[in-house]
Amino acid sequence: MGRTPCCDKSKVKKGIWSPEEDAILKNYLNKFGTGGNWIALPQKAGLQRCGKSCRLRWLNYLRPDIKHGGFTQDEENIICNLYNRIGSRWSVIASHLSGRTDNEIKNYWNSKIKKKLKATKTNSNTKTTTTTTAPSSSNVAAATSTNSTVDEVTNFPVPENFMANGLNANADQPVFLLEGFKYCSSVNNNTGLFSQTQQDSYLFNSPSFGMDENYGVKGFQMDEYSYEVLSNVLSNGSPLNWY
DNA sequence: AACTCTATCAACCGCCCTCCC
DNA sequence: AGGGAGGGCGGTTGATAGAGT
Repeated sequence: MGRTPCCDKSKVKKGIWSPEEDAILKNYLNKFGTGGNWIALPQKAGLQRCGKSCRLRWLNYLRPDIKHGGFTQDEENIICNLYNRIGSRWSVIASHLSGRTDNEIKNYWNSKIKKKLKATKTNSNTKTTTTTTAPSSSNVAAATSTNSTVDEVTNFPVPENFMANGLNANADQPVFLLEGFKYCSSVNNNTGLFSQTQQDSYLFNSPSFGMDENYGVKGFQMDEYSYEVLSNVLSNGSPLNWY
């Protein structure tokens, strides 16, 4: 006793949609909407397609508010952050990116970001053995002592009082958060100051672009310079400058 | 030029959830 | 209350284009 199929697979067309089919579906939906029933829609519209196929075609391609083309760095940043937080819940991630579909994000993740992460992980394995011994600060040494754990994603040691937050936007540096703080943005290696970006305030429903203290940025990237920043955080807990 | 490999992305599959009768 | 139908979603596949040899 299997589940009843949604349509007769032998009577429906499969594969790439033709421009004519697209036009029929688009015209029908513009005139009548879905009618709350995708399964019955193809017959009404005169399409030899499965209702689910029509729904997918509309949602992923024909909808007027769909944004096609390459992802911006900001979008990639949001995807990385959310994936690290909630995993492969593509529809939720898509809801944070206007005009992007879950399918598109999923494809982008699988074809681009995942590869970046893999490459970074390989690099990190090498880097871990060198950088963990490099920092001179005793605070840092304490932070990366045997009490720390290793982040499964980046393979970097997670210092005490910090939690792993995946990789930065370029996927070339692990990012860590001081526990209890909601957000970590990237550190500028030249100035040592932390940046805030618009999508970050968006992610956490911060009231405005200029966040308040509750959304304070107290994180760092595990590169050599940031060990120094971490040293400051751990030794005196002073808020870091923003720019 | 021909062939192979790789990346990309549209589309399908099938499971799970929700809603309605 | 529970069973069925439809919708939603994540995983996977397969076609195709472009790069490499």
